[in-house]
Formats: sequence, C-alpha cells, structure tokens
Amino acid sequence: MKLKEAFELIKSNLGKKLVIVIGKCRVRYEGRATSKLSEGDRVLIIKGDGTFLVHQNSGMAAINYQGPGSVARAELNAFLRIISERKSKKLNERIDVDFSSVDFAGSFDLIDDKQISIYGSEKDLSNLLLQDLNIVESGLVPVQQESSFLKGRMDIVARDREGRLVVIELKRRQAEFSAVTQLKRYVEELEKRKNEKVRGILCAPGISKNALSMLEKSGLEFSKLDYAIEKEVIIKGLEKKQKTLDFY
Amino acid sequence: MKLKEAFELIKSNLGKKLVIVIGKCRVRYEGRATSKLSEGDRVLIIKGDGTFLVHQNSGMAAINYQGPGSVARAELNAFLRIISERKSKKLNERIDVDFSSVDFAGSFDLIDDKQISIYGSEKDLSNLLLQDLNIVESGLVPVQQESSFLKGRMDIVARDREGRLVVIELKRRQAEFSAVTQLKRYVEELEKRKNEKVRGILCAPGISKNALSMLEKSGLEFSKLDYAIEKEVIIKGLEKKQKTLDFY
DNA sequence: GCGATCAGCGGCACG
DNA sequence: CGTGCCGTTGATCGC
Repeated sequence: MKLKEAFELIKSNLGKKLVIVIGKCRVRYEGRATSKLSEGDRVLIIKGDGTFLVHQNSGMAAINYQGPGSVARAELNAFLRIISERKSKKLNERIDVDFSSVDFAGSFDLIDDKQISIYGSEKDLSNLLLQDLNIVESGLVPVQQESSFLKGRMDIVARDREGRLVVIELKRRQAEFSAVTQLKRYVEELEKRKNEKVRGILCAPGISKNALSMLEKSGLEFSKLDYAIEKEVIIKGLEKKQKTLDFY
Repeated sequence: MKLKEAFELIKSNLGKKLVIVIGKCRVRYEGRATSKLSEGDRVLIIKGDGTFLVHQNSGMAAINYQGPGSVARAELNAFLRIISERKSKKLNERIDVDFSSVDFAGSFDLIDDKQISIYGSEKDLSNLLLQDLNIVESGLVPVQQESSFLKGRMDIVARDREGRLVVIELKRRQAEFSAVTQLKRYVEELEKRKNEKVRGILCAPGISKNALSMLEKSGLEFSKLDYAIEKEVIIKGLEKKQKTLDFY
C-alpha cells in the first residue's frame, strides 16, 4: 500500500472512526518519560476517543501509548508520520510514529455502547462476606462497610463476639507488605478515633512469609479466604455459595 | 465479509501470524473473575505469542484480554467463535468471543526484534541523584543503591554530614500513603539492623496533604524533587543536568 | 478536581 | 519459583 494512499485514508478519518495502520515504523515518545523504538513492524490503533496504541507482535501492553483525549494528526513527507499529542497544564506528551512502509491501513465505524460487567472483584467478595462474617470468624457482626475517613477506606468493620471492633482488609490475591501496612494504618486510625482497642484481620487467599511475620509482630491476624469463581462464586470456608446464574 | 471466509483465514494463521478481526461480537471471560460483554463492534487482536486482546472503541486498556502463552482456536457455527485458553496448575482461564458479523479479518507477518529504550524511570532518577546527593541535602554521601533485604528494597542509603544513616525513597510522581509506609518500614528495619538512629527522606515531585501529615508524625522528612524530562533530564534543585543526547 | 485504592493489574529484577 | 514493587501504570469511586 502506498504511503500517500494510507495518508489520505488516515487524514480523512482521524477523530471520526477507529483507524488502524500496520507497517514498518519507528516510534518516539516524549512526556512523563522519553522513549525510542527503532524500525520494525507494528500495529497502530487510534480510537474514536483519541486513545493511541502502538503494539508489537508480542506482549500484552502497548509498547507506546497515549490515553483518551489525545489528538492525532498525520503528515506526509519521506515518511508517513502520525503524531499524537496530549497537552495539560502540567505536562505535554507526544508520540511520533514514522512509517516507512504500510502493509495495511483502514478505518472502522464501531458502534458499541455496551459496558462490561465483571463479577469477582474485591467488592463482590466483600459483599459476599458481609452476608455472613462467620466465614471469617464465628460471632462477627458487621458494623459498616467501606467506611471512609481521611486516612483511607476500610473494607469491612465489624464487632466480634466480645464486642471488640474489628477491621477486615480483604485481598483477592496473595497479600504482601502493602496489605499489612494498610491494615495497620486503619487499625491505628480507628483506635485513635474510637479510643478503644481494635483488632485487624487480613483476609486473603494467601500471604507471603515476610508479610505474615510483620503482620503477627504488629498484633494483627490473618484469615485464609478460600474462594473460587466459576459459574458460581464459592467461598469454601463454610460452603458459602452465591449463585451467579442470574449473572448470565 | 463472510463468517466462513474469516474463519478460514483465522484458522490457517492462528499461532503463526498476528491476526486481527473486527466486527460485531459478544465476549465472555471466566478465570480469576467472570465477565460478560454483550454485542457490539470491537477489535480483536491475537499476537504471535498468544496474547489475546479485545478492544472497544474507547479507553486504553483492552476490555478483555489474555496474556502471552495463551492458545487460541476458532469454531464456526451460527457464530464465528474464537476461544483463547490459558491453563496453569492453579488456574484455568478462558475467553469466548462470538462474532455475528465480521467487517474485517486479516493476518500479518510482523518482523520486529527491536526493543524499546525508555529514559526517565525511577531508576534513572536514582542514578542521577546518586551522582550528587547534595541535591537532596547538602552533605549527603551515598552508601548504597537498591539494597535489598527481607523487608523490601531501599532506593538509596546515605549518610548525612553528621554521620547519621539516611534512607531515601524516591517517587517519580505524587507520593501517597503507600510511599510513606514503605519508607517507614525501611527506616525501622535499618534501625533494628544497625542499632542506630536512621533518618528517612521521601523524595518526590509532590506529596498529598494526608501523606505529608502522616510522614511528619512518623518523624520522616519530605524533599521536593523538581525534575523535568525533555531532551535532557533536568533536576532543577541544583541545576543538575544529564544530557541524554547520546540516548538518541 | 484531588485523593486513595483496586486491577482478571502486567512486568521486571532479585532472592 | 516466590516476592516485592514499579508503571509514561490505567480505571474507578468518593469527597
């Protein structure tokens, strides 16, 4: 495909349709960082909202990118240059893609107002647990959920069978140091606010050895959260199930 | 484009070339979570390494995805169904994309062995700072960089003009709670190890009000890092520059 | 708008 | 392989 042909197609569709260009190109980026990528075959996608993505033939992430709101334009000289700029008060960012040859260029009018629905997020697990905190510890009664204060946002607050306040921090994957310090912060803040002793329970499918050590040294507790997400979400601790058939 | 035509093209190129399919489809995902996305126009990209990306016409991130090593296959019935599976000991994941119509399907042999070079990462700033820690505070002398211990990895360790140990945690953007707790953890661990008082300096372009409050309450310090990355990296504190012309 | 946190985070580097 | 953590993180939700 001729560069000029690609240029015309891109020029007349940028900002309207989704544009795809595939070919041999170099890429430069300047903004929050600086990058260069010498010549090779890549896929360039420019979305209707300005999103600008340069993909190589491997890896999940775009090798160079610019978010929604960016403005793209094309220039034709020795190369077909496609530029994406994003300007804000604090920062200007720019990507230059120089195509020396184009294998394919096309534009597509994508009609799509649908939003994805995801089930199995931390919030979903939290809601499920809230229905029966006995899964975490017998006798726990929820006090409030996601209570926000200036120091952050707690997942679950409850009282144990002896009436003590308990903060529960939920993680959907292996817990690390950050989860421990996060929980510690909430516990300390809540103790100060309520002026009473507060327990902290980290509830996750696993925890690293060092994080566990730090957790215990801080007087906090770990509760293994055994869950599976298939056609239904199953928290194995107490055979707790929530059918998600209606989800489909 | 006929579904059968697209099917044949995809079938004969999956696992070899990069495949792109654009059309009206539904998407389901089951694995670490569960998701569904009802019918709309999307772009599907399957890379040579198995990476599987479903993009809508807006937003940077793929709405559904599967990483390298996934295996894709196609089936033709009432729909053109493209399936990507990723199996591991701990988890099986699967995406189903059902196309009811296809606007475009193509395969591309992308030759690209080039790697991106990026300048301006936290590590780069760290290296730059290490050349003259006076930028952070007059009299600082580096002891070590990126020293790992069981509790994490410290960016920079130095001694101040009075011989006290100083841990410097560097952030390339606005610092938050996590940066403070991270630094606090390092300082406490180093104090225990060395059995001496250790200072902690959080070095970032900015810090949130609450994080600063927590920092100060913890006896730690903040040092504003005024840097810009253009054709050269400039740390404004002491007019410290590093030319990066050779980077191009 | 800032701020705090989640994410199906991904990816990397080091033990 | 686990682990800690950075990322041009992005995306979301609350204030």
